[in-house]
Amino acid sequence: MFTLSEENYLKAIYHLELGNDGGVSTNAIAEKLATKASSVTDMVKKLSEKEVVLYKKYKGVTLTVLGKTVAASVVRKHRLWEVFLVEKLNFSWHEVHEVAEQLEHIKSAKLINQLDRFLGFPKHDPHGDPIPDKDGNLKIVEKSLLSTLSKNESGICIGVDDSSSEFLQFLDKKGITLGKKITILDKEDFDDSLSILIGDKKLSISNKIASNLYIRAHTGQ
Amino acid sequence: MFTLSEENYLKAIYHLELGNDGGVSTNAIAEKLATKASSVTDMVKKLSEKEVVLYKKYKGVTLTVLGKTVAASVVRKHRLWEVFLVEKLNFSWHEVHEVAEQLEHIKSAKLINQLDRFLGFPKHDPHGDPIPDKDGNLKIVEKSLLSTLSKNESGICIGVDDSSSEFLQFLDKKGITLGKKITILDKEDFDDSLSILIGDKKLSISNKIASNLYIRAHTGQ
DNA sequence: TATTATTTTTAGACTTGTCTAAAAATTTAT
DNA sequence: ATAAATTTTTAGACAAGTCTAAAAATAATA
Repeated sequence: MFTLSEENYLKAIYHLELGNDGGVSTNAIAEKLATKASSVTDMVKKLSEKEVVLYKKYKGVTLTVLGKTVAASVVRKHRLWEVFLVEKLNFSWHEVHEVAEQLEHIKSAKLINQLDRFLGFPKHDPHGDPIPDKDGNLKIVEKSLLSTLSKNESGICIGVDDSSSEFLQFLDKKGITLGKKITILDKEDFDDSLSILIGDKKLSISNKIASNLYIRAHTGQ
Repeated sequence: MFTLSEENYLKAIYHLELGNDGGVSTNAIAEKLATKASSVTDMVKKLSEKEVVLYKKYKGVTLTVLGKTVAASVVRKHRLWEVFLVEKLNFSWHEVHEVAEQLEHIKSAKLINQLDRFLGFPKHDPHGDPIPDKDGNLKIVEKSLLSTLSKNESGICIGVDDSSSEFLQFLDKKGITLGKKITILDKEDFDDSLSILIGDKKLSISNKIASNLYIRAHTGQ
């Protein structure tokens, strides 16, 4: 069994490994968890003894198969709870993270499996991130940033990169939600801002916004 | 804000105060929390500094108004989560306690208020215990033990005293659930066992069982 | 490659919550 | 009312997880 703190370290390493290929650095973990490098070293030693990470001094850490399973199960719980909060308890997508951070540590296999069933076995959380299955596998959808599309191309909004409260609330205000079709009407060379069609509305968005929105390619009109 | 451990102490004192009138003893708290008296003394000092209990050395503790509010809010969360587990996630009533012990410490006012709404503002948990309202008040229903009824009297099953897994599973097996009408058909002087009518079934139950079942008086035929 | 800068680890300390063993206070019983 | 039994508190220790400051290793740069 793992403590709350151990689970948080495993989750952090899990997320960092998805970005970086190869070992995860002490400093990267420290930054992600808002803690000090020395604390990370201590914890990493403990996790190494528990055989959930591989650790060589000064060489960073990688998750073992066991470690990956534990981390994925925490991520699975986090995302299922996020779905619950949004779908059943009327939370907005920017409000869910903090509460899910707590709920993800509740220990009960029955709880999480029944929750999954209760929610209709969702495949994505409210931010568009995939929910790992019971075995920790997650289906990766090829996604691209809205900013990489060209004029007249379109796609389905499937997620966000930056999931800060401010950004999510901004999207709410503009009516940009998951599943909506977005078409690039025009690109402005000057500042890379975009003129887009979403639903039946025309919007102008900055490149910063477009670089934080993930799109799944959408073929056909 | 209160730690998990502090909340557990407050909850224990809260429950003990309902039974005993007057101060709660160090040993009683230690027993309830399966810890040592010395640990209780330490924690009680801390709670006293936080002004959630009144404490005089060797004289036991009582909750302050603030302490009672905090404790009631934990109990409220515990019981609402129990309802959720039983009603929405198909848990049996003997399975909910352990998970609710974890869920009761999740911190989010919105979460608990929305959960309350989602469940239809339930007044009782699956064991028949009342759910405190937002302000910590709880409606006490006059209840009596089944064992105190006389021949030909009847009542509605509204709760259990002993809520151990074994007892609850036993009740499940016998078909004894909350809300059912129970009529005393006969009392056996020899061992105080009862012959009862529940629904359309006749059952024989021991005095031990009857002393753990709460009944609300039922007037009318 | 030698030197500087950065990253990582070690050493020692602190907090929270717990424990054991012994001392002090209270209660019970003779 | 005094002695014995019980309860409660104190004193000191420990584990988990964190921190600061300093030392060691690695990486970057001239």
